[in-house]
Amino acid sequence: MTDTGRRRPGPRRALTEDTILEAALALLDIGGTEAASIRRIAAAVGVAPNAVYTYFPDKSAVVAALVERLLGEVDHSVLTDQRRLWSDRIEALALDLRSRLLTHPGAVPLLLSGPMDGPHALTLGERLLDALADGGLDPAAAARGSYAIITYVLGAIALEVADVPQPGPLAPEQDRIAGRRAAFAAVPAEAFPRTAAAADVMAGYVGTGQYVWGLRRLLAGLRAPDLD
Amino acid sequence: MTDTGRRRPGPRRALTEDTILEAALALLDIGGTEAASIRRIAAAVGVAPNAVYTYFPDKSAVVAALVERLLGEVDHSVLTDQRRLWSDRIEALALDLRSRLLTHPGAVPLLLSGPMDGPHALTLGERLLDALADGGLDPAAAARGSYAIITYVLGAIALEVADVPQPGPLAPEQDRIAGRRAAFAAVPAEAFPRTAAAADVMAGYVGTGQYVWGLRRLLAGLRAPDLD
DNA sequence: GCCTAATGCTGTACGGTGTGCAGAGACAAG
DNA sequence: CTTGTCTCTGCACACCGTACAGCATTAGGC
Repeated sequence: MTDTGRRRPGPRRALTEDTILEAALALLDIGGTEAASIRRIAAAVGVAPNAVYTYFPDKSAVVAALVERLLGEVDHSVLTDQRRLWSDRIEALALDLRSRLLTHPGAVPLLLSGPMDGPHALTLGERLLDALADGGLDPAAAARGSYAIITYVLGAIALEVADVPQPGPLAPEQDRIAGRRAAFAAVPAEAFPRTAAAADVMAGYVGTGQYVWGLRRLLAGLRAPDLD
Repeated sequence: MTDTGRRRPGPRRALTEDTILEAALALLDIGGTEAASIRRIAAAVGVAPNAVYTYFPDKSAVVAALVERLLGEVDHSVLTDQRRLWSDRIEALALDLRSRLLTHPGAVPLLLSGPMDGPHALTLGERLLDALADGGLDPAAAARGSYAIITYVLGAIALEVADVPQPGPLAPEQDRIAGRRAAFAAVPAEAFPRTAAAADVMAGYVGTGQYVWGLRRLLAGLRAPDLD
């Protein structure tokens, strides 16, 4: 037990780590990665820029804490809900994670900017192993499978976010898909016949349908008898 | 035909777009994303910072051109090599792409910072559709499958690069895995029993083995009879 | 109560970033 | 040669992360 009751000398802190992270996330949502500068965060919470360094050693620590915070918001309890099929649980978590991250598109590049080795990431991984063990996979296959799932999920979300160049909240899925469909109309059918023919499907790459389609295929592959 | 023989008035250009991109890539390799600044690139090729704006409208255009250039280096001819099984072709391309990108780890975040809709990206996608069509997938399934593959491949590469915090060339695979194994030793087995038990496998997440394992599982899922 | 030591925050400063603007020089077309 | 266009430079601006010194606040020991 750390004696949290016993305060150290010095003036009271005007802020909390959480206050700073909330301000950072808000700026991130509005203006994307580059809007979440230390100076802007400090201004948002009403302190001088360098006051932030009282709470975090440097900017990368702020980013890491923010990532951890976001991963902590994910409800991983679905992964161990024994009433549901293991693959359904994984699908539910994947959908939850996607919708959460897509409401903070500016934070997605930050997720992929560091190791994601915090406690929340660790528990999420552990729960994923639980679900895959329930699926009958041996420990090694469960581990490899869990990383394949994480890879797919984060890759899909990252690509989806990257498809929208300007910062700020993501447009509704249908609008984004419609925009892509319009862009695909410019693809020359002579040079790219298959692409031109599949343009409608490809416009939908950044949608929920494609997301779960690919995930289910991957899960089907994990279920397959060993091909190692 | 643009009359390239007929020069426009004004002094000869001291550089080429390619010269700039090469310098940018070299800086990226040494110092990561933040080392590839316009000012450093300009200094590397021996001009004033704003001379770069003669060749590219802004920094994002430099990045986009660099990404296109990297994608163009990938040898996509393997994807249409009729002597090989379609899934082997895809695996070969995936390995080629990974090894190329891992030699330029600093460029990987740039790949995921924009839409990847250039001509080289388009041809790569078209050739991927070719291979999947050879696998007997109907056009829609081939399209969805191709994006699932791209998602997995880029996700894996991005996570692999993100696992190494400091910039510069990537350490050999075994070294990185060994470092992760050492880090996993600190995971408390009481709180994370499955993680602790599978630590060795999880240390190998950032290796070729895991990469192809997951890819093969995904391909197996794509081969599976329709579960739509 | 005072004194001391520790702490939080501010002001200022430094070196870096992308990039806009004005001007100087080089070159082709007439 | 003149004219018009293009390339590159110098300078400037606003912004970035963050280091340093100093001031004000507070808890604990007396």
